Formats: sequence, C-alpha cells, structure tokens
Amino acid sequence: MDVINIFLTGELGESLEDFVHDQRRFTFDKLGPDGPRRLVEGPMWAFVDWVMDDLAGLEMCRRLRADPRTADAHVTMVLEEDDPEDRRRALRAGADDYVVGPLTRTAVLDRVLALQSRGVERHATRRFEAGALTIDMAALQARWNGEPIPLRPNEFRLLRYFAENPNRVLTREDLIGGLGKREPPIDERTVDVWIGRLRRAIKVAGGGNPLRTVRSMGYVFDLN
Amino acid sequence: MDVINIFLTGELGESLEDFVHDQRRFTFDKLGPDGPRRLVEGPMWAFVDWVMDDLAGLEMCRRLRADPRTADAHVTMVLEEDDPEDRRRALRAGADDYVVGPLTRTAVLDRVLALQSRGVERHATRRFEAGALTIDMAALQARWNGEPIPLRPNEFRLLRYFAENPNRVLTREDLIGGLGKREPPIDERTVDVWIGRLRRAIKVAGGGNPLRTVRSMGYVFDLN
DNA sequence: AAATCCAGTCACAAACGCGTCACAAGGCTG
DNA sequence: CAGCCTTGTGACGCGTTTGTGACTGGATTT
Repeated sequence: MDVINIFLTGELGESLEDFVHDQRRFTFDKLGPDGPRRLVEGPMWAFVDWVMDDLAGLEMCRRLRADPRTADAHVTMVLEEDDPEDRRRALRAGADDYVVGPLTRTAVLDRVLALQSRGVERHATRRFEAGALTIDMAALQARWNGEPIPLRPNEFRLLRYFAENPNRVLTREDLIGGLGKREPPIDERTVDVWIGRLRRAIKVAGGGNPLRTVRSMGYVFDLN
Repeated sequence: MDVINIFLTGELGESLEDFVHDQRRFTFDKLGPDGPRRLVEGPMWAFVDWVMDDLAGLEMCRRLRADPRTADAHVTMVLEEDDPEDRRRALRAGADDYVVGPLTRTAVLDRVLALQSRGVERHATRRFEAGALTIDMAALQARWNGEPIPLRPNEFRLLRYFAENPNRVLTREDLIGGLGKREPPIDERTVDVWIGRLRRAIKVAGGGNPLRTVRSMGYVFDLN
C-alpha cells in the first residue's frame, strides 16, 4: 500500500501524528521555505497557507510545481476568507483546490481520505489521456501526441473542465460556473470566445479538435 | 441553473431547509428504505447513515447504485467512528467518500459546495432505450443501433418528448406545449413539418419509423 | 362517385446561433 | 512605471434552423 506524504505549514503535523491511527499509511512533514524536508515514495499532499512565514503562499505553490520532486503533489491552498479573487489566484498558481481556514485536523484528513478513497477516479483527474490528448493536471500541461500545447491559464482550466465532464453537453452556464467565474457575472457569449481560443491553441500545436458544438445547447468533449 | 438534490437520512433535511438561503438551488429529501421519494433534474447527493432503520447503510448504498435513477448520485457514507475496516467496506459498496459522524448541517453543505465549486459534480445521466433506439440525455445524442442520428435542436426535443410520453396519443397542441413553444402562438400544422423532418432524419441515419400517425388526433410513440 | 378532410412535402424568407475580429481594461513582469 | 500578456466585450458576417403557405395525394364521409 502506498504511503501518503502530507506536507503542512505550522504545527498541525505533530498534532495529526497522534490523531491518526494507522501510522503506516501517512507521513507528516512541515513545509518550510525550502519545501518539505523528507520525501518518501507515494502520493503527496501539501496544505499551503495563504501567508506562510515571509513567503507568500502563491509563491510557495509555484515552487512546489516547479520542483520536479513535488510537481505531482496535490496542493490545497488554505485561505483566510472566502474571497473569489484569492481563489482564482490560488488556482492559477497551480493549486488543485482550496479550503477556507483555519485548517483543522479533521479538515485535513477529510480531504486526503476522501480523495484518496476514490483512488481510480483521482488518478484519472491527475493525468488524463484520450487518444492523442494528454492532460497533466499537476504540471498544468496539456500535450498532443506528446507535443506540449501552450495554453493560457483560462484555456487550460477550460480544457480540464471538459476532460472532467466528457460525453455530456456543457452549457455556457455550466462552463462559467465550472471555471468559478460566477462573480462578476459573465456574458454567455464570452464562452464562445474561450472555445475559439482553446481550439486555436490546440490546432496551432498540431492537434485536432476535441470539442464539438451542439447548436443552441453548448459544447461536448467527445470521448471514445 | 441546475438544482442539486440532497438525500439525507434522519431529520437533518428539514433543519437544512431552514438553514439554506438559496432555496432554488437545493432540494432536500429524506432517504427511506425505498430510496428517495422525489426525483428532480440535476446532480444528486446522498448521505447514508452507517445504520439506518433496519437496513444496513451498506445495503442502502448498493441499492442506490443499482437503481438507474440514482446510480450516478454522489454517495457519502456517514460513519460513527473512524474504523479503517468500515471505510473500506463503505467504498467497496459503492460510496464515493465518507465523513465521520455525526452529520452536521455545515458538514453537509461544506461537502456539497466544495465539490460543486470544483466542478466534479456528477449529474444523473439519464438514458432512454427502446429497441434499437437509444437517447442519451446527457450528451443530447440519439442513436439507432448505436449509429448516431444527427438531429437538429428542435428534432431532438421532439424525439425526447415522445420518449418521455410513450404509448400515448399526443395532440399537436400537446407537442407545441411540450416543447415550450406556446409563445408566440404556433400554427398546429407546423407540427406536421416537425414530424416529417424528424422521421426523415432518423431514416437517413438508417433507422425505422418509431412515430405512428393517428388520423385527426395526433401522433404516438409506440413502445413494446 | 363526388365532396370533404387530413397529413406529407416543398420552397422560401426571416430569425437565430456561432465563429471571429479588434479593442479596451486590467494584471503581471522586469 | 513601462510594456507585454491575458481576458471580457460588442460588432459583424455567414451558415443553419425553423415557421409558414401552398400544393398534392390518400382517406373518409355523404
């Protein structure tokens, strides 16, 4: 069985070591400015405070992604309050999801165990493959036949959302909500422009068109 | 906007109805031995107690998965204590994740809103099948013996309405109303043209004629 | 058999929906 | 703070969809 490495800011780690019964399955490590100290084989989870020491959480997030040893970690950003703007910034910096703090023991374990328990599904969302298209969720990189597709942040999120919901028509409303852009309200026609830009980016990189338009309804990512 | 259906064991549902501000986005329903009572369009969440009534939570979980109407629900198992063995059993029975109880209002909403905002919400993918004809409501795609039938928006809506009301003569008025075209008023003869176009589209795709004309009455979709 | 009714089909104009472009307003970087 | 990158928006044009009136042929009634 895999050991799950959990990286935490602050003192929560030691508190958790007592809390968790099954010690063989977890390691806990403090996340310092230089990243984690120990690195064990297995899936990694990092909980990054919005502000940690002097280093902004966003910068920490980018460093984790940049370091090949931790590029695959699942990064959860801990926000102090539920500011949509901060959420966007966190996700753009490479975070996989977020919680609104303060972080508690149960919150950590809930997240880790919940996602871990859906191991297969989780795997599918870490790295997505469909024919020539692969999407590396951790490295925020999409490829066509191995060739990197340069995507802007919004384009990548759009593609990821499609990959997470294949074979179903996504309305423009779905897409706006799925990308977390309900506030401020966005014109539905803007989605058309997103689609156009995403298609063009993939095409320029030598790829095909994975997105099908369903007139008067929305768009589908066809799998099979 | 999609409505999220939340199924709960016990009395938590009513407590939540008061708690939640935006009533349009949620329905709450008690999860009895026969499953949920009401079924509304949209994603579904079930919170299943480890022991509910006499029926073990695990069995409830399996039943939800077995019933096509709820097979796609996101099932959260509510454990009494954090027993690794129970966790595994829950997941094997088809649960998506779990919480260690007792279940509170905030725990429910945290889960639902957290995942919903991440876009991993699962919709009920309804699928209609009748002989050679299948209609995928999620992909908005009809097939004849697996062969896709290219349908225009109005044709698909028409076919779906027939599939939802089989073995019943539908008047032209029914059909106009069923497709939501009361405003502006539409000439009833126009329905004839719809029918003709739908029949032709199915035929072109290699299918038969599932629509029977009832002279001076309307049209029927024959099932069986 | 004639008259009447009814449904299938066609052509066409109007409305609709989508792709695309240029531009402006941030946001980020150096 | 200057310049580049990203992203939302309004506008334009094109192809598609769709409602309608007219015509036709088969069914039903008288």
